[in-house]
Amino acid sequence: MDFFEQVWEVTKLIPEGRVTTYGAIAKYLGTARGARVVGWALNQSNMKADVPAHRVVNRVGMLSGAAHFGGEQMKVLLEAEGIEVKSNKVLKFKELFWDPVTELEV
DNA sequence: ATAGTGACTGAAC
DNA sequence: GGTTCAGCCACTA
Repeated sequence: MDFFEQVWEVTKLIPEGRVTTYGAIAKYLGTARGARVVGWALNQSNMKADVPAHRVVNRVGMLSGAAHFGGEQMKVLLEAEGIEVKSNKVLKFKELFWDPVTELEV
């Protein structure tokens, strides 16, 4: 299985209305420093409707992927799940943060 | 096999 | 405390 698919697996496990970070996913997969690769994987998942890439943001809760997601599309999807978004940033990010390492306990 | 790139992150100035 | 620099991993040319 490609590293990409592993990323998608975790991404698909993100509960509705919650968000996570590239670093968290990377850490969960073992490559804590491979956050960039995670983002890259999500880039490929962009065309996959099965993967909620819109729930993945950078470490500060900013929709860094919005630019590659199709503009406001990402923001709309998040708000549709009850996630408040302001200036491409997730409000209450700290509360909505979902860490696979903690939630899934490996 | 080497070099370059990218939705990031952490440390230094 | 905000901005800048360098390091990381996986993938493509």
